[in-house]
Amino acid sequence: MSGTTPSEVRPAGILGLSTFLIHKLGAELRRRVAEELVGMGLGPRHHRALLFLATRGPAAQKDISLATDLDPSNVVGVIDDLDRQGLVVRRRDTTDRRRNVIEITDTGRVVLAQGDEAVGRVEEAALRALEPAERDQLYGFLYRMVVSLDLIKPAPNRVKEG
Amino acid sequence: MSGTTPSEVRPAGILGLSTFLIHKLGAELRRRVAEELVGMGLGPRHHRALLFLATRGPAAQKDISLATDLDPSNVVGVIDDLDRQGLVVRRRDTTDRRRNVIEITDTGRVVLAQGDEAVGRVEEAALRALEPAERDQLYGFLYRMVVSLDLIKPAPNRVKEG
DNA sequence: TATTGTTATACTCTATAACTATA
DNA sequence: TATAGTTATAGAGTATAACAATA
Repeated sequence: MSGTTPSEVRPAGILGLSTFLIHKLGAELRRRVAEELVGMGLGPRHHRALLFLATRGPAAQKDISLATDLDPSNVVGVIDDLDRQGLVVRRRDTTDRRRNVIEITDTGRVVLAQGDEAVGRVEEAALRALEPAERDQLYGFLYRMVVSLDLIKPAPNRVKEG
Repeated sequence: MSGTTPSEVRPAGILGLSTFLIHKLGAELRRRVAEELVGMGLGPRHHRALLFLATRGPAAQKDISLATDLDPSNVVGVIDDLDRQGLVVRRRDTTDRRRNVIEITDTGRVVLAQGDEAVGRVEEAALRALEPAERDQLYGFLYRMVVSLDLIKPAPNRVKEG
């Protein structure tokens, strides 16, 4: 039960691959998140876009693409949907008229809060088997993996002074 | 740098969700595995099926479905492909003629070995950021999560006496 | 020339429903 | 009645290429 026992024995075959477990977890989590969000007219990708916009402020579609792991060609439709529901506003950047500036609305923030709760429930269910310290460890491992695979830039700007 | 520091600070927003990191990792790993396997005429699902058959021995399509996270309707095509390439043989179960018995061939084992190497390279790349002990910890966390979400039965039969 | 957004399109993976042949 | 496999189909999610407007 303790973390110091080296007796973590992996089953032979497919279940012994971390890759497979991540695949399986990813698929199940996506399924559950989608199920939780469907009631509020959102898909997982809409929630990701809203969350990004709420955290980072107004952003170009290119930025959304990079941050949310969405192809630029697919960002179009996601923002279309959110725009149609009044959850974001899309306007041309006055200084660079190639760009759209996307901004979350007050309604968008309300819906996002509901979405966050829904996603939080899924995350809580997924992490239920782990103690709080282990959850942080897991997050740290995942974060380092994602960084080492060059999937995100090493660190956001938030720095806590000394 | 050590594992005892509690200063694992999570960024606000989408990057703070383990759910998102798992999604991102899952997508990237699937992409890389697919890329590695394409040269040998396999997809990730074909590799999973072959690996399962090599580990468990001859099995019904239903078993493959349960073990590899494939819908039964999709197992059909995957086994079709493998059969066509001579990597498995499909024959009717003599005692229950509803069932197919799928068995990996010698050629299948050769191709599987190549596939395992390819997947191993991806797994190695993904885990490069973690020390060996941490890799085992990560695997343990993932395994417990998968079990707690009821995605697999708690333990295979391999038990080490004493 | 390069970049942002857009459109059309296609491919993979996943999921559902209806059917067949067996049990 | 229930189960194993099959077929057809539909829906996400993802990815590519070509284009218009703008830089």
